[in-house]
This record gives sequence, C-alpha cells and structure tokens, in this order.
Amino acid sequence: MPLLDLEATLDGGQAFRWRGIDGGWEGVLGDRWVRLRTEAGNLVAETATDPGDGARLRHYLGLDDDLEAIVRTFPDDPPLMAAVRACPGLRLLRQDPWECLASFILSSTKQIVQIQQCVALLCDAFGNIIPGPANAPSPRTFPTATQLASVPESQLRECKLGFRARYLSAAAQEVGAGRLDLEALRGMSTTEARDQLTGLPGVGPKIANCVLLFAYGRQDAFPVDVWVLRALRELYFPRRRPKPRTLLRFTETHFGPNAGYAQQYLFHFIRNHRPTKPS
DNA sequence: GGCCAGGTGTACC
DNA sequence: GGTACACATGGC
Repeated sequence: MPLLDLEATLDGGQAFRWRGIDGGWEGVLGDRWVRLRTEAGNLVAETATDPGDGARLRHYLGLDDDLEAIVRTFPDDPPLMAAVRACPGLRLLRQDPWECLASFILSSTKQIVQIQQCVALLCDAFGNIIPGPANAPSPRTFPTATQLASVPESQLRECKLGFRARYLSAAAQEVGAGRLDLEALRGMSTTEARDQLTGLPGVGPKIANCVLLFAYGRQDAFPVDVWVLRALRELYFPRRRPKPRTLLRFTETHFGPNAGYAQQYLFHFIRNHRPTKPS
C-alpha cells in the first residue's frame, strides 16, 4: 500500500466527520458509512451493507497521488523537509465540494473541535439515516444544499453556527437552486473557480482556497490561516516583520507546482510540533 | 474573566 | 490602498 497516515489525513483539519474509534476511523462517504484502519501495512475498509467502492475510496484518500514524486518537486528548504519527515503519510483528500464548502463556511474563527461539533449537529438534525454498524447510533449523510436551503436560519443557529448560519443558508440557496454549479468549477481555471466561490457571502480567499484544495485538488490553492501565517513567519522569516503581501507573494512562488501539498505539511507541522498559540 | 479559534464584511482613513 | 472592529460560541 502507498504511504498513508490515516489520523493526519482524516483528522488533520481537512474533513470534520471522521472519528477515531477502537484504533480505526469511522466516517461517511456520500451515502455510505465506512470504517478504515491500517493492518499489517494494508488499508482495510469495512462497510455496512455492500463491498463498497474501492476506486472511489482511493480517490477520496488521495491514494492516486504519488507522494514521493510530489515531495521531489518541493524546494529543498529545511522547514518543509522537516514538515514532510514529521508526517510522511499525510495526504490531501478529494472531498465532496458541497460538504467541504459548507464545512469551511462554518470554520471562521472556530477551533477544529468546534467545527466538528457543528458539523455533527447539522448531520444529526438534517442528514438522512443510512445503514451503519450494529449497536451504535445510525450514521447520517451530510445534508445536501437542497436540504439545507429549506431549513430556516433559526434552526441552523440551533446547531451553534452563530453568525455563520446566515452564510451557510445563503450558500445552500445558491447551490441548491443551481445558481452556483459546484461541478462546473472542475472545468474552470483556479482563478475563475475561486471567483465563483468568493461570490458567496462569508466566503473569502481562505475558505475558497480550502475548498479548491481539499475538494478539487487544486495544487495552486494555498490557504493561509493563522497557523500557516505563523509557520511562514517563524520558519521562513524569523526576526523579520514581513507584510502579509510579502508572505502571499512568497507562497505563490516558493513552493512550486504542488504548493497545496506543501501548505498542508506546514499546517500539520506547526500545529503538532509547536503547540503554543499563534501570535 | 480574558483570549483565542483553519475569517469575512463593513466602516472608516 | 491600509486598518479596526463586529460577528456567536465554547475551550482553555
């Protein structure tokens, strides 16, 4: 099996529904519950009712990506090499665009554990029940844009979304009614696709880049949040005070054709190896 | 209790 | 062009 770190990949801030249970990872892909674990170097997938779709799973987990080839395109700088060494099996997911967009709309100024809570509440309240493991609560799908479009904002707020409820509702209306076609974004340039996404209220460049990277696999999308900002400052510009503009230019040129992957390694590295808070 | 969280929109200068 | 602040909610 190719190199794969399930915890770093599934529980590293890309997706918000995976739960570590008894040494495995349980989640929902589309309308299927699945439990993943590595056993003797092999990936084992357990489903509730049918054999499941292996090709779909491999695509979701980014197992089609040649990590060694990707790392070879990275600039040979100490911070990035250290980040890769710290977590060589970290992969980028290829998530459902709507689930990814909706989840990251909820992410602004929230901690990852809180995003997980909100997503779980949304699914419990508005998702469809699907077959799951015995002796456990029935899992649910992530609610579709159409489903959420019909939910009053007040009910969304009950999922602890706060001011983000209005943004999620607006996105659900636009996507549900087909005014924003998330599948059509696949055929657009990254710049065009980003413009489409940032046309939604509550979706700025950071959230749009997360969706472009974690759902569409766009390597030229480089989300810069407080953690990545801190990584860039501490690891690449120590004892300087680079302007945000300078840092943005740096991310656009320094990391090469797989910048998105570099971003995720740096994000994971700074979060897990420098446990102090961002400044 | 104060500060922060995988930000963004708006109101200022 | 920038900069400051509000926005809900919960963890620490």
